[in-house]
Amino acid sequence: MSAPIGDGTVGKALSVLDQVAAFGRPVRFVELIAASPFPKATLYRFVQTLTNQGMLSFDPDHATYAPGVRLVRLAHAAWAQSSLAPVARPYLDALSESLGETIHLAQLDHAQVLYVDKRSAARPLEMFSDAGKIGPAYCTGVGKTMLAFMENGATDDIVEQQSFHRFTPNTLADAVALRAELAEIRENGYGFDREEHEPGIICIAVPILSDSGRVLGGLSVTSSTDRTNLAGLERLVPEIQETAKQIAREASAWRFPDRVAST
Amino acid sequence: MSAPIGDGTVGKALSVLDQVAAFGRPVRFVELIAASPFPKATLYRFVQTLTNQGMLSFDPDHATYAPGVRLVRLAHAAWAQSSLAPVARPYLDALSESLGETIHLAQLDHAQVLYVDKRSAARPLEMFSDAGKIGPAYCTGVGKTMLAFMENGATDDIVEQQSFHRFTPNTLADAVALRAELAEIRENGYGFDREEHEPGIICIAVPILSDSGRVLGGLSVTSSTDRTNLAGLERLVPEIQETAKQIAREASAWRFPDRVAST
DNA sequence: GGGGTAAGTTCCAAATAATGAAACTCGATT
DNA sequence: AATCGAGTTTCATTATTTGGAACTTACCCC
Repeated sequence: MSAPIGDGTVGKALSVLDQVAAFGRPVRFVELIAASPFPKATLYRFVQTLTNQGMLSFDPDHATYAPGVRLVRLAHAAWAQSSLAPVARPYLDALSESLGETIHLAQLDHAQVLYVDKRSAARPLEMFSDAGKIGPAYCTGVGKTMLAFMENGATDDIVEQQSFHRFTPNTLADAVALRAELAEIRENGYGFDREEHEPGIICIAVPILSDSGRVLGGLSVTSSTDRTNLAGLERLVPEIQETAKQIAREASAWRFPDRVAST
Repeated sequence: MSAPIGDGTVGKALSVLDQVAAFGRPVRFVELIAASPFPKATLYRFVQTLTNQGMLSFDPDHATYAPGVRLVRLAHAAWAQSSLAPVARPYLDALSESLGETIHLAQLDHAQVLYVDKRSAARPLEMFSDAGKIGPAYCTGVGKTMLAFMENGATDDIVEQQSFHRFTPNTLADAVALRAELAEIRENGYGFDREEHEPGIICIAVPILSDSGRVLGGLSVTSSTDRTNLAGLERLVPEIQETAKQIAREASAWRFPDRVAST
């Protein structure tokens, strides 16, 4: 689903973890077997190991497996010490207040967009139910924009992996259309979502780039065709880009605390 | 640290993941070596594999490793499909509103308390910076209360693993004191934190128990000695226990969606 | 209550992958 | 130019994983 299985035993075990997560509900051993490339005994041992390790949790009342609590602890660490998300927090608050629109902060998880933080104009923010969500890279503003600014080889690999499901009439249909769009985004410095994922929903996104030009993540402002249009969003570009630049500066500055003084 | 290493290659790799998370900041390869039981080449391959898999992320600018974004995605799944956290949400909201105090929802992650949700009376709630936090089991209200209601064997295992650091004069000093306290909690049906973790901070906690008597988690109300005292908290017991019971009922009801109709 | 079916678990020889000492590369310092 | 230390690769040895098949429940239907 995400990482190519491989990487020996560890990779295989982690693919099982993904599989369980993908079900979206507690799942029985038989169901896993049915959808797994591994023979029964092998899968059984993986599930045992992962459960032992707290990466899966087993509910003895229903005889089902679900992703385990240890993941929540690890994700807390991941979120807290990624250079991007904690640093971006106050900037998202400010931008959200200033614009009154929904803000997303995203990173790439293999070929998918992963939202790591969000400010919703309307509703109060929701915990894990928001952060951790994933979306397709080829038809979201942040996804396309992050792709556009990656090194060429990396972009190509990811473009290959997209599956191009047509969500709306505006969804880009294939790799050719996507590549053209990426070229345009690279030129402009920002990208749109022109109701490509959901009718009526539009968005504008800018990349967050490190000093060395690496893509750290993406920042987007989402709105609806009821409230504004693409030109309206485009007017926000300077402010959004400025915020992205500030986040990038602070995230890059993150020098890792003092290496022990050299001998 | 958390899961006993063992469980073959997968367990070892996951212990490396824990190690990186434990640093609390991006970490260099040498630093990991220094604190790792594995020889250089072995650790190197683990780190490679985990990075490939997105469980670790490598920052080429600083040559450091940190827990990876894939964890955030998996944790989202873990949180969303655990029977406890999503079901408890509205109840926590209601309890928080009714009491005007800080509420914690916790589960056990091996021998530690893991907070999976929180309602803060004062500040607006914070994303991953709150959920995913861990604390010691032997000197928090939820920790002791969950321990008190586990099967005896399981309780003993966990009691053995506590390290009994003395945070305050009231911190329970050893396994004997803890066992006595657990017996009392089991009798009462609820447990206190009598400034055992932090001076001035008190709390009352009840277990969330499944139909079959299994500990699903713990629910606590935290306050300070400025605002109330143990007797004051004790008066809240009926309301808290009622909430715990409702959460338990709904979480247990979670029958996993229709197995395919039998032949 | 008996017989059947399917889920879940254990076994073990063959196949495969992990191991780690040592040698090597590459950059940065002196 | 020489040195040092971080990071990376190699390869014969060793230990683990593998998976077909047999086994043991648990449940359902008649």
